Amino acid sequence: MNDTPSENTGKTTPPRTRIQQKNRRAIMEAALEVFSQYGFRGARLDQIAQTAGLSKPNLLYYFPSKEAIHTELLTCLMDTWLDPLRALDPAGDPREEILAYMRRKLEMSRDYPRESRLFANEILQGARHIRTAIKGELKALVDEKAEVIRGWAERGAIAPVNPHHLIFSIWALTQHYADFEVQVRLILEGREDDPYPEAERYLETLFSRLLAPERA
Amino acid sequence: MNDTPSENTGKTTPPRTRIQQKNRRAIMEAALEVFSQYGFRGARLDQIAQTAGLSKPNLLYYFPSKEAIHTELLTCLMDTWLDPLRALDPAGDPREEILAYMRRKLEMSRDYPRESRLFANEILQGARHIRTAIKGELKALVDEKAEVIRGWAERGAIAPVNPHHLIFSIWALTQHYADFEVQVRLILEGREDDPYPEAERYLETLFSRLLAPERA
DNA sequence: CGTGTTTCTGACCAATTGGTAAAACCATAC
DNA sequence: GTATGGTTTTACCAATTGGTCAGAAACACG
Repeated sequence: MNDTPSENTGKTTPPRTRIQQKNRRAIMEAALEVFSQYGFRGARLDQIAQTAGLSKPNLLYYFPSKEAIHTELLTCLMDTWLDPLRALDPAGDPREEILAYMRRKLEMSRDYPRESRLFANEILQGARHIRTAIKGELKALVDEKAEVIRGWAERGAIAPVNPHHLIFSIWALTQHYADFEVQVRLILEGREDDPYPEAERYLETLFSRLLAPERA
Repeated sequence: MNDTPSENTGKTTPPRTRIQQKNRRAIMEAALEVFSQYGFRGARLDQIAQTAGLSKPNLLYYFPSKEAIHTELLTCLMDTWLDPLRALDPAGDPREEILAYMRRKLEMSRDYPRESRLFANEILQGARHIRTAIKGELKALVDEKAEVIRGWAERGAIAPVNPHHLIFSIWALTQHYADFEVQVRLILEGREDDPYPEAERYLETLFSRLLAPERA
C-alpha cells in the first residue's frame, strides 16, 4: 500500500500517477482557498474536500492530516512568496530596484491575493507553522537585502532610510491591498472599481519622494 | 427571570449589578484575547470561558451565543478604533495633522495590538460581521476626511496625493506593526528589541517627504 | 431569619470535527 | 481474462463543538 503519496523530502515530491498529480493539485488549490479565508483553526477538512471535489476520506488518502496539508501548502508557496525580494539586484539602479520590488509585490497582491491572505492569517495567528522559516530563510534574505539598501543609502544613491523598515513598509503597503481587499473595495465603492492602478501610482509617488536622494 | 443581561439597544447597556459588570468585562477581555488570535471561526467558547475564569454555561448566561459575544466586542471597539481619524482636524496644520494621525494610529498598534488583530482577522476573513459598519460609518468618515485632505492638497498645503490611498497607507503602515508583530520581531531579533521607536522615526520621515509641498 | 432573585454548575445534547478501517472500485499489464 | 496495484467510497469512531436545562449556590433585603 502506498502509505503517503508525498514524501517528507521537504519539497514537492513528483506524484507517481497522473491522477495523483491532478488530485494533489486540486487539494492544494482548495486548501489555499479555505486556509486563506479562515486560517488554520478556522478551516474545515470537509470544506477543503468539497472545494477540491473529493470526499473527506479520499482527501485523507492523499494527505495524512489537516496539518500536513497546511504545512505542504505553506512550504510550497514560501519560495514563490520570497522571489520578488530575491530579485532585488544589488547591481541595478537603486531607486529603480526598490520601485521595481514594490511593483512586483503589488502585482503579487493583485494576482495572488489568496496567497497573501494565507500568510497574513498564519502570521496573525502567531506564525506557529512558519516560525522557523521566518527566523531562517526569510530573516537571512531580509538581512542580506537590507545590507544592500544600507550600502545604497550610504553612498548617497538613495535618501537615508532604515532598510529593514523600508522593507516592512513595502510589505505593509502592498499586501494591504490583498489582505484588506474587502475593506478597500467597500470604501472605494463608487470611486474606483479596481484599486490597483491608483494604488500603483500612489505607491510610486510615495517611494519616489521617500528615496529621492537630493534632499538627504 | 432576566432573559439576557445585554439589551439589543445597539451600544453598551449598563449592566444591572456589579457582578454582571465585572463578568461582562472579563468576558469581553477574554473574547478579545481569543478572537484576535484565531478569528471568529477559529475561536472556541471553551477557551474564552476559561480565559475569563468562567464555566462555559456561565459564559452563556451572560451572552446568548458566540456570535453575540463577537458582535458586541466589535461594536464596542469600533468607536475607539475610529477615534484617531475622527480627531483629524480640518482647521489644524495639514502636514502636522496627518503626521499626528499617523502617530496616533501607531500608538494604537503599540498599545492595543489585539484590537488591531481582531479587526485584521475580521476583515481578512471577509468582514462578514462588520460589512455594514464599513460601508456606513467608516466609509462616511473616510470620505469626509479624504475631502479635507483633498482640500489641503488643492491649496498646496501638502503635496498632491490621492487622499483615500493616503489614508490606506497610514492604516497599512501602522497596523502592520501590530498585525505582523511576530514577524517584525523575529526579523529584527538582535537589532531592535522594541520596533516602535524606530518605526515612528521611519514613518515620520516617510510621510514628511511624501507630503512636503515645495516639490509639488 | 426567610424568601425571592441573581448567579452558577453539572449533566446533558445534537451536530460537527479530524481521522480510521475495510471493503469496493478501478485501470491497467500480463 | 485475472492478478495487481492505485483509488474511492461506505460506514464508522472518539473527541470536540456550540448550546440547553434543571437545579444548586450565592446573594439581596425586608
